[in-house]
Amino acid sequence: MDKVYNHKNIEERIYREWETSGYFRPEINSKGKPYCIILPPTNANGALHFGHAMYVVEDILIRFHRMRNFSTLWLPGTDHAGIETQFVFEKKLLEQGKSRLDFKREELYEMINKYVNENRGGIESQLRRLGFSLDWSREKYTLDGNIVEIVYDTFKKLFTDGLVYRAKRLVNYCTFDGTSFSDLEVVHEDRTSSLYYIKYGPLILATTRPETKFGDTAVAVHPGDKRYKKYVGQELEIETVLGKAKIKVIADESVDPEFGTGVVKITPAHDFSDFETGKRHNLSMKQVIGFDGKMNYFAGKFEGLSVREARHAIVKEMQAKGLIEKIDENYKNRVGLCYKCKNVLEPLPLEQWFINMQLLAKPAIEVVKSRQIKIYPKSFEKRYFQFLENIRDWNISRQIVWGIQIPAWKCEKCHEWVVTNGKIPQKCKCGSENLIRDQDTFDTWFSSGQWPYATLETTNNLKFYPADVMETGYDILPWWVARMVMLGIYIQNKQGVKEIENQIPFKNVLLHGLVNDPYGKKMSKSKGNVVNPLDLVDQYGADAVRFALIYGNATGNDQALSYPKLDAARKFVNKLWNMGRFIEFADKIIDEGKKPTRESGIDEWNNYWCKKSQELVKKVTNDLEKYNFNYAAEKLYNFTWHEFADKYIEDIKPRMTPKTLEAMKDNFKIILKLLHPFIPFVTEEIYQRFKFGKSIMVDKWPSFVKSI
RNA sequence: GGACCCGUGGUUCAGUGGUAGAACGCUUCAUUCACAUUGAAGAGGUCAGAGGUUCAAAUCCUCUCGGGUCCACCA
Repeated sequence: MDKVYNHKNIEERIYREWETSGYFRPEINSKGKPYCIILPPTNANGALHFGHAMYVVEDILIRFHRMRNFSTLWLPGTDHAGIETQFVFEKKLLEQGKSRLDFKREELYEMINKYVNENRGGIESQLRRLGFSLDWSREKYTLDGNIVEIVYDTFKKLFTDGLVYRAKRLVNYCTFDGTSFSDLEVVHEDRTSSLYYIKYGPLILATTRPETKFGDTAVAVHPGDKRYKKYVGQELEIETVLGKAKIKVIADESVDPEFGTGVVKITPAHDFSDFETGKRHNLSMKQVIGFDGKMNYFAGKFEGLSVREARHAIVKEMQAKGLIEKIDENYKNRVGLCYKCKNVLEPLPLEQWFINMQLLAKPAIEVVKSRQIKIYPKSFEKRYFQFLENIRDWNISRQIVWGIQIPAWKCEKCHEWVVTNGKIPQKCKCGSENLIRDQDTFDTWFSSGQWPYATLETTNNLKFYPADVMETGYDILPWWVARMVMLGIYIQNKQGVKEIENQIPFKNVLLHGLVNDPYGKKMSKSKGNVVNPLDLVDQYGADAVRFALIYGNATGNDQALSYPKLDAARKFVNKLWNMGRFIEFADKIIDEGKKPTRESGIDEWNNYWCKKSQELVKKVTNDLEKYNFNYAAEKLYNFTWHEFADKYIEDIKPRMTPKTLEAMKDNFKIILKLLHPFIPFVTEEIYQRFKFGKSIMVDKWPSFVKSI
């Protein structure tokens, strides 16, 4: 054995051996009880980051259960990541001086498809370098034909059940990316804006958006506001930049008499709360901003100006006409931004597909309340409930091409929608054959929200449903986890599965924290502080990186990337390696027939150490069963180094006999097995060198009832 | 507006009502030894602050201060 453990010579070879031996497949323990974790699908076009490295938690659980004879499946997959990927691709197009509008839908799709396929596979090999024992033979992709079929089918069922509906509603629309977003995808930011006090005939009202005034279909006051009582129900004639206009005054509870002047303009086509007010009062919608972000013909001479240009122009002209009372330039408000391009989102009225979430959310809340799904750490349950109890309908249409096109056709004759499970319909119910397919695609989360069922069904592994653990970053609890629970229960219910414990997609949710930079700041490309975990694997070895991420970090807590900790982990791996070297060396001492210098009390001493190992097995097993990975890692670290190496090995030197050495080898084997889920490579390498067995990863977990 | 997390030696963080812990750093010593990626010893903490519950609180409760996050969003 080399004096220093060199991961570079070892890790790649061992991983290849594992993979070619079929050890990652559940067939390795085919008679065992099923145990399953589904890897959160990785972005097909993405690169490895620390979010992926944290999946080491899953590998620990998987290896632990595999060694305990479970028929263990860890299923990998990739996600087409609709908006993310199209956004990246369009940036590339832009560099070439082109835009998505230069291509037909099919052309653009094919180009992105080609681009993604060229980049696919990268992340898979990176996950291999971390030692993840994923069953690659079952890998799935969200755009696999049979996955898409399931997604279509779910949509059709939701439509048939009346849970999916088409409605013209205000959506968060990015006029730069040309698509709408769900509420979750909106990033809110505090801004300082101008609040304009505008004259509307005899009234003065405050607004941040004077350019939408052409879309006003009423002004509103609070019903109890005495100042304006006499105007309610009247139609005012007002002076505007486009000449005289008439506008109705309504009373609505939603108006805050304390805000501004207590009068508010109602623009149902461009403001979420005005949209609601408009519905209550049957106001008409007048859209004055187009999907290109420019003013349309309702804006008269301002037509063609962008929102920002129009605001300046209109304010200037209103000031000239004396229509502005005053401007508060230090008004603090929050604006919704596109999470991709950070431009201000425009609320625009658009026909979209929505899922009615109320009915889906109810059982999803119940299963967590009744602890049929357990969330760790438990504090995240509150966030889960908060999200589901206040859930709004989910806009699942995206105006992009990269993704699963919605299987809905509109009849040009009767204007009804025909929804199929993917097949092109021959004709509408009314008999017309003039059907045009919706151009939109599904929100990526609609397909990934069906991932546990879809992957297990299409690989003929439904016996693993529900999965045992869903482990992911806490940041996507509402985006992904909650939606998987809702859709999972719905789908299984439709499949005729009666018991709720068999409908849920997984039994336990484990959430890990974020890995920040060494100063505790979030890693981001724009800050330039992103560290690639693979560079650390090169430098420290996969085992050390894995151990450093687990040791000293409580489940669900964020951690700062720590180089001292990585160093410590590497030293630990090296220490273990040298303990192996000592035992190899000890064999020679025995062979040379040297006599021990201390013989009294040797049996008691020997039994003491065997008992110590047994205690450790019990504790580590218990910690792993409770998902207390950091406790287990700390106990293993302390025992291995400060008990086994510092005391046991020092104490055996004068007591070296064939019997004590055999016992030490047994105890060392136990330590290796307990450490294997955490640091799989070095433990496997030592295990094989000592010919303890064919492979540690499929050998049995030590039992703690074994008598010495 | 609603909620969650964090605050513990110089630093990064564990801590499960019962004597304040680890790693790194620091100080001193050792070193023909499996390992200098080593060993032994040591210094260093009013556990953010205040109050409460308890025989006993870093831990449970309330409030305050500081840092961070999520959700909802009003002209």
